[in-house]
Amino acid sequence: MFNKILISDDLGSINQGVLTVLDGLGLKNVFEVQYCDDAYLKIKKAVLDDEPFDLLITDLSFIADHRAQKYNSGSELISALRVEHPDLKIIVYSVEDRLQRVRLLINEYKANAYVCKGRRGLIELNKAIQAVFNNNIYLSPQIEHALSPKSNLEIDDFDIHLIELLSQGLSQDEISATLKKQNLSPSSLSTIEKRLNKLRIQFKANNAIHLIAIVKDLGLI
Amino acid sequence: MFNKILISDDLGSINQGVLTVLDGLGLKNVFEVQYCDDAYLKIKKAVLDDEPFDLLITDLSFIADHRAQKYNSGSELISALRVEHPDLKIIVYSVEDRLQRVRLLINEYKANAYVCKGRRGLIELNKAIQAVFNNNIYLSPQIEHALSPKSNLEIDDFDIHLIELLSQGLSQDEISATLKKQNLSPSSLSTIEKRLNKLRIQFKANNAIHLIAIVKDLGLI
DNA sequence: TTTGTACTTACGGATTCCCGTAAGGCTTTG
DNA sequence: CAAAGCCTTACGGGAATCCGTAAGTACAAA
Repeated sequence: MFNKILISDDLGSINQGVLTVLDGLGLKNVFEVQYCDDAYLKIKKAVLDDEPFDLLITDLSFIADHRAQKYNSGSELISALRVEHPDLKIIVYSVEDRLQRVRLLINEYKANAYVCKGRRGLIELNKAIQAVFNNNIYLSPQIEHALSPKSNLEIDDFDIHLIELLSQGLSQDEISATLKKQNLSPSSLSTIEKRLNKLRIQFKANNAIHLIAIVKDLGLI
Repeated sequence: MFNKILISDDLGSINQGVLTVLDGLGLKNVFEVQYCDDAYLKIKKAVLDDEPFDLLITDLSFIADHRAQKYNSGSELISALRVEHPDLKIIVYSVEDRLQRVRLLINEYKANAYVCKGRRGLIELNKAIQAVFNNNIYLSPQIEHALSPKSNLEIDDFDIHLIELLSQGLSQDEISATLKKQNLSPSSLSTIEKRLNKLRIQFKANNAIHLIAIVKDLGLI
């Protein structure tokens, strides 16, 4: 298991919960900081001392105070660390649950896990630690689908509505007019084109006809 | 039931079978002719005598012989009669089973029934007489679907193949290329367009997308 | 406040589809 | 045999689509 762990979170009380989880996993060599800059420096120094951290658990948002910081958010910290320490495992532990944020951190910044703070946050953090130790990526269930476009969950009601109108034989122009009449937004022809194009890509459809055939087969409509 | 019936068929032997059926239905006042002109004249005269026929059972093709005729086929006879005697019930009794012919006679010439001569022809004729008497239209089972475009039966394997290729996301151009590669005929872009257009009309689809949605719902593909 | 990011909207072109017209081939009808 | 009807194929114009670019807007982050 991990033998040197750093926790970065500006709220001491939450840190306490994380410490409990780590303790439950038998992890003893745990340090904590409340500023991103401190985390960065501590990690750098540990490398120089030849006693590097092998896991970082960090929040994303840090409330600014009197101390001027180089890194103001967990995102910046991760971004900087990832370049210099590709082997360091990083678990994001945040209340933020927007898919787009998750995608950015996992795909771009190469975080190893994303756990949402919540009622079951600590339980999920426990799973995340074990998964990351086994070189897997872990995501909280509520944002699990963030990465897989093959999942239906990224398709919202508007997409379904669009597809239904399309399957009823309406042209994109007519769909636009229909939406305008119903005071639904967005309604421009341009956006409709874009959304349908996105759906075509997601479902690997060659054209609108193919798209309808696929979603019919999937039972989406 | 009908009280005055005329049978028009150039083959006396077949007439005999029809007479048997009518006899079985308890219909006695039956006359027969072997030329269309005779049928026409007999019907006109009966009207003048104030003893009109109320049912005509006629073949379509009459072999030409030495007698010059004004009406050379059952179709012409029916066409002429229908204008002048809208109340006369007409049952077509023919070996011809082409759907197009059926449609023409029923829809345009307003025949009341179309029975195909065949192994079960007389049985069907029996049903036809009763149906027509009840002001219904009767069609032999094998041509029953001639009128309803909603029926699947007029759609052949080629149509299905076309629709399947279309639903797989191929453009009409690509479908053409595919068929050519498989040495299937027809394969020209033009014909593919025409066939798909025909299908769109049959299924009352606004466009190709709508068509696919409809045939998917019908379970054709 | 400024910046950044995502979303909506607009526009231009290349392609595809839709639809009518028409010519040539093949079979059926008269 | 000639005429008529149906099918296949070809061509062209107008509509709808696909696709990239870009400007305007709204909202959150720095």
